Amino acid sequence: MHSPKRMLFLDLVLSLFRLNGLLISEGDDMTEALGLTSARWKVIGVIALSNSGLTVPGIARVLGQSRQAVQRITDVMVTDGLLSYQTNPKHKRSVLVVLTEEGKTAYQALRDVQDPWAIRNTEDIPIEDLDAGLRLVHRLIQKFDK
Amino acid sequence: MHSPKRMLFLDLVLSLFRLNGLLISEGDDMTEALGLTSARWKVIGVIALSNSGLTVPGIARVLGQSRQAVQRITDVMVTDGLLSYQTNPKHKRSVLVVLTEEGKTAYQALRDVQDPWAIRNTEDIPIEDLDAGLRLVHRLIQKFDK
DNA sequence: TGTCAAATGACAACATGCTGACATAGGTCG
DNA sequence: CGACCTATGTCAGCATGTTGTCATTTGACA
Repeated sequence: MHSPKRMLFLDLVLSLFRLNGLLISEGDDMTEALGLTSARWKVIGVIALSNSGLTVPGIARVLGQSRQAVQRITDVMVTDGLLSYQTNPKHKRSVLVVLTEEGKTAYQALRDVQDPWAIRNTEDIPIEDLDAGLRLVHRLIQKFDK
Repeated sequence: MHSPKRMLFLDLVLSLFRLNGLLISEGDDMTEALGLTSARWKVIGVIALSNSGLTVPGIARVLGQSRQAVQRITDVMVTDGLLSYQTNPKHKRSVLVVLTEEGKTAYQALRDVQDPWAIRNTEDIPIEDLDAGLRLVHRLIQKFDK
């Protein structure tokens, strides 16, 4: 009836919801002084990891969000000077989103607070545990991502 | 510089964001026919697990959300007949939120789709992996939950 | 008992996300 | 070339979440 595996899994799912909220809260606190929010450093991070810029729907696919949600964020960030739109040789309408100098500075500042935070919070966790957890998460993502 | 542990952790965090979105999407698809949404089955689940009802701030604490967000959801769910407010002998203003008969029916229907889903998605995952993952998640929650 | 900090309800403003709908651009195939 | 499907931009409406503010209730403590 109440198989331990099922209970474990449901507990895991509920705990993941909780952890997700806590992580966003951590990130917001950490980047508050930089004028960033969770929605923004996610976008900055994705663009920084790409070499030649990404289109809005491309960013949305990486983040697993709707293109409309990403579009709104990038529009505001362009207004704020963190991003700029660049003509896309591959597509007449779908421009490339790139980091401005200000955006690159923000990314560096993000790294400067994020790295110590990551190190600080993994001090007492064996790397094998992190690796196993990551593999489980990837396995679940693959299962649910169609 | 780029310690493997730090990279592992940041990868884990980004993957958790992605997984969180996928899980909510899964849940929404699963409960669509029941007229529920992720915000609602989270609340129903929390109340169902408590014996004598919970206050709105109590639900918020369990879910790790603001009491205002929970208050709005419960207000709508009371209007829709899933929940009802009950006088709280312990507190003059802070009422208890309980499931109505309709709410209990909804919870049962939720269980009826959630259980097979949980079993289906853990078939090929060893219970030890789930357990280890859950322990890691709990460890991180404890670290970030002040 | 009286006082005061914490908890709660209520309301407002706002950020972030979703879906739907429609027009246009790109790409495939007869 | 023309027809058609897909991808994209754009706008709208809505759900969900946050923070801030203020009044009221609780509860702890001098």
